[in-house]
Amino acid sequence: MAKGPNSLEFILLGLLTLRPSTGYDLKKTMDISVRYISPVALSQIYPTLKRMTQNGLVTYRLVERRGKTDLKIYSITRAGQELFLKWLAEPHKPDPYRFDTFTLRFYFSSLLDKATLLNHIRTELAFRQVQLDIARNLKLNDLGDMAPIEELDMTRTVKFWELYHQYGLQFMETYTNWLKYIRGVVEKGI
Amino acid sequence: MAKGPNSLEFILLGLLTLRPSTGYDLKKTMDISVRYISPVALSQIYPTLKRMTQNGLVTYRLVERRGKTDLKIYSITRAGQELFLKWLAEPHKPDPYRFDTFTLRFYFSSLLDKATLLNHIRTELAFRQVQLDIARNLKLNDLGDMAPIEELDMTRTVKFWELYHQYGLQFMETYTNWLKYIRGVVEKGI
DNA sequence: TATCTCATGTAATACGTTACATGATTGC
DNA sequence: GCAATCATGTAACGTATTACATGAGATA
Repeated sequence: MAKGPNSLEFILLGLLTLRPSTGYDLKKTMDISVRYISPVALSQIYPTLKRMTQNGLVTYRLVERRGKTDLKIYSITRAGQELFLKWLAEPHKPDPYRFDTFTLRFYFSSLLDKATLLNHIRTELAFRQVQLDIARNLKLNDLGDMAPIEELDMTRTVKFWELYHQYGLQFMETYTNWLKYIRGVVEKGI
Repeated sequence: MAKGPNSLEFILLGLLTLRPSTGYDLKKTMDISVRYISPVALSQIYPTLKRMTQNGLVTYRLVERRGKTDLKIYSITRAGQELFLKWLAEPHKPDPYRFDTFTLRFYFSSLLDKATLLNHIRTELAFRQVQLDIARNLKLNDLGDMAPIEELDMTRTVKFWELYHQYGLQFMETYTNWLKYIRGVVEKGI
């Protein structure tokens, strides 16, 4: 998703595929689902929807309410729909530094056929397994060899770094295990 | 770390506490340690070091080399050192959306006394346990109740959301388990 | 000969957060 | 009466990424 729409636009298109909503509603939905860990700000949603409207990916209709602010009910356009489904299906390119390019796609994968989805999962899994191997073989001790300032106990410092490194490894392991799990689920037919 | 220096400045100060280095070296060190999963760009390091120099947190001395670009060997100033140690020790405030405000601090915690460090770990752990409970009780089915467009199989869609949700939960579990683990290690004496 | 590593940076752009601004309704 | 929720947004700022620019020495 390097070029063109960013991940928020992707989420918005995905959610608007399911049902028309206001910006406010979209945020609420995200808060309890896709973005429940890291909520998005409304002040980011509104300009994004505006830009997407200008780009013809979404439209809205105004609903007047006595005394209150008008509602803007957004829905996805045919162009937006096509773009979204194209992204969903297009060959997956794992991003070394981020998992969410995959997980986000997976989130909306009920719109995808089984074969394409399995390809995505396998591509991502293969990549993460290689990455995990590399991380496992990272020699932290090399760092301990660097000359530090005199007063410092470098052996002890490196112990902290190792614990930190374990944290990173455990994350990657958790992720690859989850990938294997969903691969199984999808293979059996979801 | 909302105000003042951001996490990159924090890392830079931490690494420069250990030994003077060039911007290039700092990147290399980060690549195989603190930032091995998500490398930082050199084009971000150089301006950051420049800004930190202006703010009196670091200084550099030039080392000329025949034909090649001059080296800028950065080291931390007394002011930078004080600021860094103050941050390390100051009461930990968990950030709901990011783990790295804690993990980064932990990375440099060999410079911290046991009692303060244990406080940090316990604060973070308590917070994450509450957060994990909330996430576990999130009712995804509520989402399934929303009226989708007609053609959509909402039951199937929700299954994907549940799998996605499991991914988030597993991350949080892995993290809290790691926190318990390091708490044990630190309690026993590292 | 060509690519990689070393070593420095700037400029433009994209992305995200915080603060600010407004105002009605609902629940405690 | 006060806070939270609903509902819209703008402006300023901070952070991060990508592209651009330069050039030597080492390695394949």
